[in-house]
Amino acid sequence: MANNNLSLDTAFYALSDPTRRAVISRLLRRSAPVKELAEPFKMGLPSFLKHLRVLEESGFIVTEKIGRTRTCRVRVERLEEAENWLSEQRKLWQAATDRLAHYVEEQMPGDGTDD
Amino acid sequence: MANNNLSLDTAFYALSDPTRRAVISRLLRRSAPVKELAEPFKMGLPSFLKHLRVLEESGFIVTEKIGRTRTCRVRVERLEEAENWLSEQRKLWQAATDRLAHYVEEQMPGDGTDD
DNA sequence: ATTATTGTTTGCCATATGGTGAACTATAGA
DNA sequence: TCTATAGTTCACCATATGGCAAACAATAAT
Repeated sequence: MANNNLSLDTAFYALSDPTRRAVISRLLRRSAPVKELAEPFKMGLPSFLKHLRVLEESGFIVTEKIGRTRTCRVRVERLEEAENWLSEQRKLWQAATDRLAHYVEEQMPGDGTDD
Repeated sequence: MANNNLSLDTAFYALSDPTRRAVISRLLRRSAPVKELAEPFKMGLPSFLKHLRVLEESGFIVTEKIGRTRTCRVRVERLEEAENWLSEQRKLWQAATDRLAHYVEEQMPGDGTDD
């Protein structure tokens, strides 16, 4: 229903950072606590937490704190939403391309090798 | 070969803005000059040009100036690159899901309806 | 030759982003 | 209880972003 656009804004924005993409990749293989997730990166925990929050607010991950560790897991649906926008755009383009092909075919039945 | 990561950074970043996504959508139907592209938006031309530059530098559009008008067209390859990253991630996830399914199946041959 | 149109450049501004270190909380372990 | 661990919060900073108005091309159009 609601503001799907906003959701796309935050989704693509979240994906625009290599740290955040790496976290998603990592979590797709297996859920993990914050510290383990943060290890591969040379930034401090507070910075890393900001990235996690971006991922969570954009809906890419969900977290749950048990005891003193917070476990993160990915929400694949969000990946699919972003993917869907892109594939829909491609459909638009394909439709336009088909129209163009039709047009070209009608205009020049002989040869189309011109640039 | 080269820095595909940087390219993903800029690609997703470019897609994170509604104005820029709208421009891409528009251009997928038909190429257009700057002024025509800018019309639907209430911002000034200079601001709009910044968006166009982001789109051009991220490889989503190509522009050519003829006379006093600059025509913009979309580069679909870039859309596909972004889409590919997402679909590859989904493959990772699917592989992990399959492994989990295997595991569950081996552990409980009776019923798998548990969460 | 004027004038209108189309785009571009230049400063400027408020806010967001991504990082830091340091202090703090809360749980687990010895 | 004391201490180490895992995460969180806070104040701060430099830079990037996205908008603006205004001045400036450069090319049509009259």
